[in-house]
Amino acid sequence: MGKKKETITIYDVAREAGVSMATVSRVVNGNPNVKPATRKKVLNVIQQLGYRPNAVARGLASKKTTTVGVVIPDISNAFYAELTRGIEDIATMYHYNIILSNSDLQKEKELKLIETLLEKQVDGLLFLGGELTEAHREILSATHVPVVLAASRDEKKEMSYVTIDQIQAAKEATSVLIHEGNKHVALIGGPLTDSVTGYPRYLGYKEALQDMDVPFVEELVRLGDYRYRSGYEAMKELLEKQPQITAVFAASDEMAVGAIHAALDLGRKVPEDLSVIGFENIPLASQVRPLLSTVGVPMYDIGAVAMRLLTKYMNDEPVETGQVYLQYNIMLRESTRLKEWEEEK
Amino acid sequence: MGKKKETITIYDVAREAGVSMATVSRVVNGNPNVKPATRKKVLNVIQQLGYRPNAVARGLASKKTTTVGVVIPDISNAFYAELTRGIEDIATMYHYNIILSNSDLQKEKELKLIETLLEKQVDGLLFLGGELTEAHREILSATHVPVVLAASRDEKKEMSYVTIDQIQAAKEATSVLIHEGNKHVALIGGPLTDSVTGYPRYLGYKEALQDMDVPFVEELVRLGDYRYRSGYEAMKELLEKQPQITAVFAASDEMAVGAIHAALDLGRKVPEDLSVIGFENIPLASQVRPLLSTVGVPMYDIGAVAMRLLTKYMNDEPVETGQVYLQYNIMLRESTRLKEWEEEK
DNA sequence: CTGTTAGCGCTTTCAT
DNA sequence: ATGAAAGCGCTAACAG
Repeated sequence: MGKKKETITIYDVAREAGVSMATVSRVVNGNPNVKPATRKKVLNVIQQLGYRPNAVARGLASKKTTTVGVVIPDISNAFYAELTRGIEDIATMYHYNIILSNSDLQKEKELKLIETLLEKQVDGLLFLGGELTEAHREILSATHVPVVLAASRDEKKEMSYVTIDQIQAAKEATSVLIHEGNKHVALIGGPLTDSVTGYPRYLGYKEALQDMDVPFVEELVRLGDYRYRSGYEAMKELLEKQPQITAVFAASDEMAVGAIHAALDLGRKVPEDLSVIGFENIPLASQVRPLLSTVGVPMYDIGAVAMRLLTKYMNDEPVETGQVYLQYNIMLRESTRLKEWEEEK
Repeated sequence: MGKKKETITIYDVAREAGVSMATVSRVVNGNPNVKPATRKKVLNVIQQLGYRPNAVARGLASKKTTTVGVVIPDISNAFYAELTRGIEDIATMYHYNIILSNSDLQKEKELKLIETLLEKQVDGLLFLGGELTEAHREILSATHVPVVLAASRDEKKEMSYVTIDQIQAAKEATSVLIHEGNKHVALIGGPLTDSVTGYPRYLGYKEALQDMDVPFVEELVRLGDYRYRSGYEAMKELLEKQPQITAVFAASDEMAVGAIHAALDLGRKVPEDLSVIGFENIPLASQVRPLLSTVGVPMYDIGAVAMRLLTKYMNDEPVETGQVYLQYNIMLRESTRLKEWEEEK
């Protein structure tokens, strides 16, 4: 039995069903302008022939691919993985597929990925992570493809984004520590060059101290890379050189947990001798002992909302505002002494 | 300044450069059969006009999309996230993009995703997770698109896959516990209906007991869903009803850590009173205290090797074998007493 | 080394 | 309600 043809097309279906390609196209796309009887006949032939629409051809003809590009720093990072889940769920809901690519936060790579995604004619673009360089703005604003940033913001407010108020969140987290009565609150932050996460959380920390008349001490600040190891090292150094500290705000859960373990290794009790609060609320936070107090960031929702916003742009639906701030949530568990917290203002 | 045209095509470049479309196509695709001078001229025009190749059109004409579909259970799961990273890195290396979709291990959803991916004309398919139903085999074997399974296997050996020897790995993990002298070794397994992970690890556990003449006791087996919570619950119940146990093999790191915490809560010391070994070696394993001993699964490599294998199929390169088993690695840390382990045979 | 000419499989007016 | 025909933007023979 020699197979007739490799691929069976809309034309084959049309011929076999005794109708035109246009009609087949209509039934495939659910166009109501088809007589029920005809529709049924066509559907039958499609079934028989095992016809599968070619989305690439459709994309070329219709100029819509129903796929969106997602540029993400690192999918193996729990924070971004959860965010991506939110994106994908909503994408599926609206019948979009996502092309995912890791940028490792490298500007050149990001640019290249965006370029490739655009060549692939994605209907929209979700950009997560780092800040935008001029080159980013250029390429992004030159295209007509809608873009929304997730877990990031655009100081120039030229782009749409969905995120949380990093400064305010960091400020509250630090306030918790001060409210517990700690006079020497350390910070294990992210790189200050990271304007999306590192710097704002540093700012929030400082603002909290200032607001509550606690002197800011340069030596109580250590910077890591958000990873467990760096939190561990930072805490160790802090405890050796600044033994007076009784609390620490870490800019990520991983660093917070690393810090706790360093403290434990040096004989400190958490939270009795040292209060620790993290940031993100990734699963790890509730899978360690003591349970980590942290700033709950709605990762899934950020992804979901960003994707939803993108679908609106793609469908030319009206959008109230392109800059959305989601609510974060101070979660007091076992690594801090305070057990209740009034949302600020 | 009114913009001339929405999209500038290869034709525009050709006209502007005074050559034919074919020539432009050649320089865009790096075809060597172009006189340097011509190439330069064309490149210039491309630059000037800001021409961006349309990958969809190219895909339709060439019947290659340079994108592969990836069906994954859940990207927010650390194990799969890491695996996906391996896939994506290699994909990028070979200039492929990946369309990622979550299946949540639901058969119907998997089928639908595969169908969609095929419509989108992916050049290859990576399928992770569950086992294959007849429907899966049907659709998969009907297409000419190469498929490789990752972190899964095909009992019928009809498909290509890359994974580890689950039974052997589970057997070794259990052996470690027995070698420590434990007489009552419990198992916190995955669903026995899960033929890819749950059942084989259960088998390995049983085989180890049998090989070392330790009686298999039904009551020492509890099943969870691989998540932290279920490990915690299982351990709690185990300790209450079977207080004689001094060791437990958990089929996932999350369950293992949950188990440790349950033990701690019930006043047991790990590993002094209770040895615990997990499976996977996700980051969590080295971010908790005590550090978790576990079966190290080369997640990244499984993804990378699977993707590499797929590229070979896509390029019609010869492939030695489509069934590859990667090495796992018993990692003894702090949740077990034994500190050295000779690789079996 | 370069140009011509068919399509790739489908959507989309425009008629009818 | 249905068909005819013109592309969508590019690749791939085939000539020369």
